[in-house]
Amino acid sequence: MNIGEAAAASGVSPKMIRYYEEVGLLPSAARTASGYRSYGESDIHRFRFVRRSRDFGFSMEQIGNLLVLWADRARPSKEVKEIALAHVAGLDEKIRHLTELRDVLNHLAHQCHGDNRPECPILQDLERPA
Amino acid sequence: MNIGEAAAASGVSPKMIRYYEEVGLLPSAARTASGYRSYGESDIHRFRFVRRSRDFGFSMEQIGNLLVLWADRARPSKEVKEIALAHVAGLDEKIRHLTELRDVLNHLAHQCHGDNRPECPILQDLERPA
DNA sequence: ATAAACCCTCCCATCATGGGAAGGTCAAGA
DNA sequence: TCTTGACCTTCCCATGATGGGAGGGTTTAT
Repeated sequence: MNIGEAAAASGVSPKMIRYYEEVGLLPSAARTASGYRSYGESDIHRFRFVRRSRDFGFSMEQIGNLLVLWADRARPSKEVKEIALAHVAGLDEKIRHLTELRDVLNHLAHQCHGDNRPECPILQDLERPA
Repeated sequence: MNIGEAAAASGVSPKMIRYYEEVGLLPSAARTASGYRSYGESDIHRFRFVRRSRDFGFSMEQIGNLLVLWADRARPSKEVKEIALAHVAGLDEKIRHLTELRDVLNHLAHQCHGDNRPECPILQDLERPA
């Protein structure tokens, strides 16, 4: 299978497949005589795994670790769970931070008349020292 | 005031002050005879405005627009409010997305035994086609 | 045989930030 | 006055994940 077909079948773009190979997240692809990368079903499977992991927001480093566990039939599920829960904690932190920003900004915005007058509590807040 | 002092006073690093100047977010700084950038109180004030806007997560483009309004004593607060609410909407969207990811992943993680056995619903989910 | 649609590698751009090199300037102390 | 260290300047490079595109080779279908 060509890289284009593999991309269509897995949802990972050719550009990204090459990139993942280059940085060592994926093994070097087999090549045809003319130098084209050639993939099989198990490669597609792996690409899909990476794609879905990215969709979940895992970093490439975490995905690397997940791929190793995925390939290891004797993996302890404990290790997978650890990675997942670490990512959940990271997401929690981001959500908490963004929510705080949103709430403060939303509060300020609702205090602003939003008409043609220049007075604006949003600008007043922004010029405050941090 | 030197760039280092201005940085310390405003919370914006020298690197970022130069960068903001380079990309046009901030006006070109006055220079001493020997070429050092020289700043006054109003510059510090402006840097703080940018710093706090960044802390709120505004993009540089949004900050550019905010700076124009900030400098305009006749601005309609309506325009400021619009920018702020657009950013709030963006934050809402991000929060919604991250929360969904977190919830799905958290659910999967809690279904995983997390012991020495290899069975793992997290890995099972990750290998699913998107 | 030719044209379209692939593929290859290599370089550049993003966005906001930091690191660091090579070289000039300023201030404080001996 | 000289030296030293802490500044400053510009320029280049790196991040993380992704896309765009150029220049050139290959495959496939008409």
